[in-house]
Amino acid sequence: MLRLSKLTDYATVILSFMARDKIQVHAAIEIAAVTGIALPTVSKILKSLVNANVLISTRGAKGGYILARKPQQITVATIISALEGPIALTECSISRQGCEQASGCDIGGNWSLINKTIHNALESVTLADLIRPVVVSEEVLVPVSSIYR
Amino acid sequence: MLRLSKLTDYATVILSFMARDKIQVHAAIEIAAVTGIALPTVSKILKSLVNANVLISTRGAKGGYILARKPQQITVATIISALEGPIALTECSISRQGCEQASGCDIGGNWSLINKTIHNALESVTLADLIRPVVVSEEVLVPVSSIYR
DNA sequence: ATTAAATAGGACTAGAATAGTCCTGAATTA
DNA sequence: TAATTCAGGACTATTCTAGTCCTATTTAAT
Repeated sequence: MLRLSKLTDYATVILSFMARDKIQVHAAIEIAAVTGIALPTVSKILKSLVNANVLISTRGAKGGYILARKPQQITVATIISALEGPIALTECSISRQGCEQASGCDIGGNWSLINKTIHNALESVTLADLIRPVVVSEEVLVPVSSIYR
Repeated sequence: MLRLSKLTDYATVILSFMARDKIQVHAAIEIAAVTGIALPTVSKILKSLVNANVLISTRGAKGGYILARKPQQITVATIISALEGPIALTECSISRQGCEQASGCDIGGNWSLINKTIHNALESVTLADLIRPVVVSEEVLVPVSSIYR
């Protein structure tokens, strides 16, 4: 099902809370309480987000986490890759090494186009968009086919 | 890394071979030999593709598999969902039940927009595109941001 | 200084999902 | 009737994910 890990899902929930809330600094334990996610898990996620420069941490009493950038500048692609590594659908899109599909596989290049497309889609949606109230317009279409034809 | 399963990857390799080859009917054992994928695994994949109406099978001696439609009419989205079920990034995009992120999660609607976008991207690329020689144009951009702004 | 609050980093475990195999049955051709 | 080939499902082993926990480090307050 082209799955995103649970942790990434949690991350968007956590970041949405942080972006919505007026208060700047949030301790891990506070975030755990608000979101209902267990503290150790929250900590783990927050650490990953710090490493990806999405959050800035402060240690010690009164410490905690704040957004490193404005919500408009934090993309969904960034969030995903913070928790799951590079966004790619297939192994060989990341590195060609180890792909031993000797004879059959000539489609690497095409996969990488699809990957770029999806990456770009995720890159164009930000945290600010995620916390925006949804106004659904059903007929939004993105013609990726133009890449090929 | 927003991963696609290995089996799905194999499926594209198998289908690419079948689409490229002039001969219509291919037995599982033959496909295994050409692609270098183990026979039981190939069989498993082919069965899934038959169930998804991507392939048609014929039993008995001289039996085998053929494409159910023209390569132009088989989308990447179809191939992926044949092997992995519905394309969605998060659980709650498939069903809202069981999402107990009581307080924190107000972003379901927005995720579903992203899902639609990606689904649409995958829907617009066909098997025919996959077997086409790649002509890379680096600056292809798909403005999903227009969905929100 | 000392204590309490908070993150950093990494090791570890249990459970779930995936990949892969195998077996038995059914259909078709020669 | 025998050989070939797919159908369906059970099964196993390995990998991955989610989640927990421990120790060290940093900072603020008293």
